[in-house]
Amino acid sequence: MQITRQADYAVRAVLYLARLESNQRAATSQVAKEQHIPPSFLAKIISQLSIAGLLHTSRGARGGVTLAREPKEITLLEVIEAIDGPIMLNECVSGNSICTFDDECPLRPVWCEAQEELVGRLKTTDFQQLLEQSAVAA
Amino acid sequence: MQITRQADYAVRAVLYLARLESNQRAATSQVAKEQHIPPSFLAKIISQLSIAGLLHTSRGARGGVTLAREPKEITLLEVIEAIDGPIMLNECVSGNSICTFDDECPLRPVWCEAQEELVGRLKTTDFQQLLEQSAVAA
DNA sequence: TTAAAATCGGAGTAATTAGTCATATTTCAT
DNA sequence: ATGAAATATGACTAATTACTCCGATTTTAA
Repeated sequence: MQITRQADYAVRAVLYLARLESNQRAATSQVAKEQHIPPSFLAKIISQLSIAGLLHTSRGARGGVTLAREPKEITLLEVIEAIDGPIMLNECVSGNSICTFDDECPLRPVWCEAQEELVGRLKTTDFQQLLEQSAVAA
Repeated sequence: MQITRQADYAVRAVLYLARLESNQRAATSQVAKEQHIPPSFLAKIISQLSIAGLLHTSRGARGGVTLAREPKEITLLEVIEAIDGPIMLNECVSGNSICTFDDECPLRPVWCEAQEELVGRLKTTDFQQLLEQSAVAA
């Protein structure tokens, strides 16, 4: 019952990029160093985020990574699901559930409601908000 | 971001036992069959629940498993945490977090709040309530 | 042109999760 | 007593997660 380390790293990497002024580039190695993420692992994660359309990458010297959109237009949920796939607190929450007790099972509603709450929370949290939180804290 | 299959099986096994009249015994194999859980896997799970004090087991012919308490006195959270350990949506939520950005990091509060909501929900759901839900649905 | 800086991609390792299997042990019923 | 019914336990396998490593490719700048 935990998001994967990968998803956590992804979120922190995006937050790091969001903090840069005017969408500057950063090298993966730089992000990795400052966020204490294993560099070769982060490389793969960034690759996935790029495929998902959340980041732009450019190769070669002076290359690096930038956000593909404004921080305000990127939600926590998007980043997490780009890495971990759809959030599903329990198998039975999915449409094509294996559970054969669907109708009578009192557990499914519990999981569905808990999941909706969590997903809703992550969906309504964008990186602009997170930036503002940091500003307040500092 | 999913409870383990083990925890799901544990919850369903406890629910099954709660449904029996006047705290009757059931053999692990019977629970496994009716709940479609791999029997040898369930045996281990039940053993853990017994160690955690949620179930009583008795060996030998006519042995089996019973609830150690009234359904009303067993919460979803207890069963899940007996198997999976404490729920922690992200590493940084734990007290002794590895994250070195504690103060300035705007992510921690998000995870902490989401976790509290989820844990609160599971803690206030007991098996008596789940029984009543089934009754209504049926 | 060439060296350095960067991403890209695939193969390999270690730990956890999910599940199987075989065997030992306990208990009941005859 | 003894056989059948049950849990207890430990060793094993397969899949997923969390990484590491290395070589290939692209791009910039001197």
